[in-house]
Amino acid sequence: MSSRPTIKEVSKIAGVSFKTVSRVLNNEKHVSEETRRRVEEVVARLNFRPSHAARTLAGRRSFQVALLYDNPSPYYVYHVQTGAQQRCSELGYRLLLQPVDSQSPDLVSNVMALIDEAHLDGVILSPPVTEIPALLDELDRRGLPYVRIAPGARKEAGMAATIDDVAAAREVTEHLIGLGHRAIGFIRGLDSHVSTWERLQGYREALAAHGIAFDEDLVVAGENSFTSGGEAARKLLERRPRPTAIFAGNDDMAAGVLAAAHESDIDVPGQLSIAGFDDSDLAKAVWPPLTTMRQPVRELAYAAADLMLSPETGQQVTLEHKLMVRATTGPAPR
Amino acid sequence: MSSRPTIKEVSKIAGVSFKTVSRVLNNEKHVSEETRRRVEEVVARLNFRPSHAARTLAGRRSFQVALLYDNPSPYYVYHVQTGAQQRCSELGYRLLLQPVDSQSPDLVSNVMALIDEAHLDGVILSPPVTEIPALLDELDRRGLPYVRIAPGARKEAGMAATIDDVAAAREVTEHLIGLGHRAIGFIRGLDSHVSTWERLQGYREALAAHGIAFDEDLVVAGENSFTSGGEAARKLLERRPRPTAIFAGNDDMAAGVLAAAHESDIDVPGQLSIAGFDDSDLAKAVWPPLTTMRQPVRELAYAAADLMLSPETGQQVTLEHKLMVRATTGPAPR
DNA sequence: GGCATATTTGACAGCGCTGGCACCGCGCAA
DNA sequence: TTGCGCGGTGCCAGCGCTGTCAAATATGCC
Repeated sequence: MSSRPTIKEVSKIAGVSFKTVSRVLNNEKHVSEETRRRVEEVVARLNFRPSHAARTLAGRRSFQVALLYDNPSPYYVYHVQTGAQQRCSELGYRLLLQPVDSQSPDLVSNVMALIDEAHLDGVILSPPVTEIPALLDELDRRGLPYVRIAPGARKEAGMAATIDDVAAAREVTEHLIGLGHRAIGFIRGLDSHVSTWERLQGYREALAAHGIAFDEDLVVAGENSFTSGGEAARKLLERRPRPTAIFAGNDDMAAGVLAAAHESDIDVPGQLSIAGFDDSDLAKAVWPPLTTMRQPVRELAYAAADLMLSPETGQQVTLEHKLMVRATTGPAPR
Repeated sequence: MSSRPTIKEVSKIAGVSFKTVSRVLNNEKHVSEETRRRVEEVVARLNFRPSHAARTLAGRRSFQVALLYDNPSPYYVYHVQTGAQQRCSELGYRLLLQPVDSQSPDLVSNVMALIDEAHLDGVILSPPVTEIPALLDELDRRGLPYVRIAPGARKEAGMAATIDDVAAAREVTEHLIGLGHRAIGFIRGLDSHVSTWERLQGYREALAAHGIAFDEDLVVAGENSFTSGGEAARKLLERRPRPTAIFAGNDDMAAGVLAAAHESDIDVPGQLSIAGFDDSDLAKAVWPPLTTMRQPVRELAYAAADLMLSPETGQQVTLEHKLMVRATTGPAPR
């Protein structure tokens, strides 16, 4: 058993008190350069790793934060995780990845249990966990720091990293308008996601700005899934005159639209242009590759972690979106 | 501040020693039913949550295990996480989700650091972290329990949850042969994944079993990505006579093949059949929906966690794969 | 040189639990 | 009756660190 040298052994070998070793490990000041070097050398040689549990128990901070998510999209979850984890580990924090059930009545108490058990220093909320007032209130009440990624409600309050969904959706729509499309279908996402309504608003603003009347019949509800995208598309494609373009609220639904078009032998983009939203991995894996709005999920999560953990950074950050024009959009027919 | 009732307050209110409360929390025997009930009632009322850090520090177990992964596929990672996390939380363990860099020379020491810092009770390895001899050796040396998900090397040793990759690939190939295909291209995955070679072997066995000569020119290397699948497909489609079917080592590459076929106006499955492997989310999002071999990733991870944490379960488990016949495979042309 | 102030170090308590052991009281065999 | 086993309980040490405070030493300034 080579295992677990303790801080006391280190201090004995280095010839200092174990409190001094603790100072070195925590990068505190008031340690002479020489002592620091000596201790670090011993630490490295013995391969000493301080017990996280002991630090947590003894100190006031645990260096642990949790990322809460409840999102069915592997793509989204993966990138949120990656971004947050990177910033946390850069700053010496451990990130607990916690899937939760945002519909559950026990959500708040489950999260509080986690906070207590793990002595969390803060939490990162990703949509749709960002939209649960009871949770936000309880977090505020306990004074626990938290950041939200792309929050819909209470935007102004607290720390958050966002994109401008309205502007992004406006740009997508304007791209379509610029290609000559006038009858543009829109497939909404889940009602419970605030972004759904913001994207719809962006779509309407673009129409209005270009003098195109808003037609309620061209807006269909979807559920953010591939299947629901296909169903919504079939409804839209029955309309006469048929829309020449469809803007879906996310890429999964856009892929569904694309499949529906293939099924009906409608040429994309010759007879129908399709645009998505997210720029998920899917966008490049379908054929033709999907025109979509890139949402920097990884970077949002990175920025969120940064906001919460490095005090200098401000309270809010808005990141840039970017239209990825690929091959599913083209000039409107005739 | 309502926060953090401690075990002492609970014991005071319940009128027992705090050691007895600890016994109740840990479900130890030698506590009378009545006492247990009383304590549980107080625990619930105060909303008491034992400090994980303190338990870890005082006891010999931390009730923490880690899942190590280094896989570029969001789909795979998501499902591995979900399966492992579910079983862990059912059994009262916390699961740390740890991305690692399996190429890094520091991998072993990084993992050992994690083990020491977090006092891990065990680790779950997913491919390709399963294939690093130095890591397995060090784990063995320290006597730390670990399970592997779909290991390639040293299959017999230790705990593992697997599928039979050879048989699965054989079945895919036989499906194609059954449809009349004789010239079947095969796109290999990454050289470093053992499953790559097992799938190739299954492909060869099926050919042999049906008296079809193995043609080396029909096997092309890919890199498990969409792009590499497209490139490999273009090579295969140059061959004369052109293969009438392509079996790709995973779904991403199969999607690449499909895109390449669309690009060249090759009808799928009329002129070319395509099969993948994994049944990832992608398989249903492309058009036409992909015929593929379903690999129960979630269930594998669930079983792996179970093997490690519930002692009754054995050492090894093999789960069933299942061919998902969808729309990219059809009868061989003429 | 003397005194105030800053830097560097150590002693010690205690974070909230678990493990080990002693203890109490009871029933049952001897 | 004594003795023993055993279910039920409490006492205490101590896990490996951090926070606090005080002591020792160095530095600056008139």
